[in-house]
Amino acid sequence: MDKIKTENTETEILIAAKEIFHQKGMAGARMQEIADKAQINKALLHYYFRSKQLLFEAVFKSAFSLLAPQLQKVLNDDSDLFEKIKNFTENYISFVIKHPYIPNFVIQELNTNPEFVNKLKSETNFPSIDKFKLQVNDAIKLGVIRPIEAEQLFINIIALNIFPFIGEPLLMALVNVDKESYDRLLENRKTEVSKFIINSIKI
Amino acid sequence: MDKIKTENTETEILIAAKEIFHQKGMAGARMQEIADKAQINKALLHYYFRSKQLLFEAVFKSAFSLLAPQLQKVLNDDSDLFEKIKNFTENYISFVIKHPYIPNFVIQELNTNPEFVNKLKSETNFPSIDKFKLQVNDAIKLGVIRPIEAEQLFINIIALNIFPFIGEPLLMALVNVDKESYDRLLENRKTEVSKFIINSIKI
DNA sequence: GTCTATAGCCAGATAGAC
DNA sequence: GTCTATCTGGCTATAGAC
Repeated sequence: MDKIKTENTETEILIAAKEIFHQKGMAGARMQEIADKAQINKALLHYYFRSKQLLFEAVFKSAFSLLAPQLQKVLNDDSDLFEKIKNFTENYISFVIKHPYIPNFVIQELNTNPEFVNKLKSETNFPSIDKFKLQVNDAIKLGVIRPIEAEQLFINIIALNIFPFIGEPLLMALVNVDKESYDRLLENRKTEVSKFIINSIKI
Repeated sequence: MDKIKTENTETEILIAAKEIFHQKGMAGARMQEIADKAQINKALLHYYFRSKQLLFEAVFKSAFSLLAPQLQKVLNDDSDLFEKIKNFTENYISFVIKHPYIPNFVIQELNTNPEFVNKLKSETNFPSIDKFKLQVNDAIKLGVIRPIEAEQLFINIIALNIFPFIGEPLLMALVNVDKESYDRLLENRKTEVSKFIINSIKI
């Protein structure tokens, strides 16, 4: 059956491409390496995706479509603010332990190619901060949390959760621990980060 | 005078190379582009630095030697813990506003090449966390701050300060503001971040 | 759909004149 | 020290057989 064979090959290519692009980025990746990893030849890559650029975009969109729902959880979930921070922190860290290269990949490629954001905004379900803003401002009015700009709080939540993965090699060296101990630190952050945030804003 | 001319050219090359490498990374940078920016030809790049790799390493070490003293300020400064957090936050954000590409560059290249850390540890004055750890543990014993692992606190401080610059394109899109407003947010973080941290740990 | 072979280009590096 | 010209290798992409 041709159909099945096609789908398999295409999937194999995407799996291999993800791995290489996530590790080396657009500029550092080689089509040959992707072909080797997918156990096919270079010509097939072009047969299925036409160019390196298009293959890259497929991988990028796929990575972003995994990351976006994670961010949605802070921004558009209905739960109470403290619950939300707790859940997000725990879920997000589990998510990244499972897909370690995604956040760095997305952020890195957006840095070299900031116009890509526009494509994402129009073509994907791009998260919006509006609801989170209302929620934070309500909590401030109700005297549940100290005054803080919703944007700053959001940046803080994201920073505390994402950065330890992006900065891993640097942080590991600075904190002076091996990979195993660092992983234990990250595991602890599933609860430590939300405590840290809530301690800071709770009245 | 040959000597002076040499030093000028070498400096020009380094300035140009920094700009290109910081923006595009090792894999994305082109020797031709560096030569153009330095207003010389490719051959001279090789005359002074022998290879792209060596030129890159010169740029990388120079970037790290600017970043390291900033980190030293959290780790090895003699001031009181709260003062230290305040000063670091304010200084660090000013530093990055001045050298916007450095943290991302260092972190990114360490990610693609984690063994580089060893070179840095042996060849540069690499910051150590030991003193900071003692200071945090003392503050906990004295009842000045809530119990927290020094490593986690350190990671939090670095994350809150560095990430907003590394994740700028993504955060700008999520927070849904233009560059000008985002810069205002960053400027406010000079004081907001230390308040956020101190609120969280202070008893 | 999948392969081998190769076109065509571009990048890093060097030779050699000045 | 600085330049032009060129080598050499590697990379994306395509042609064409099966």
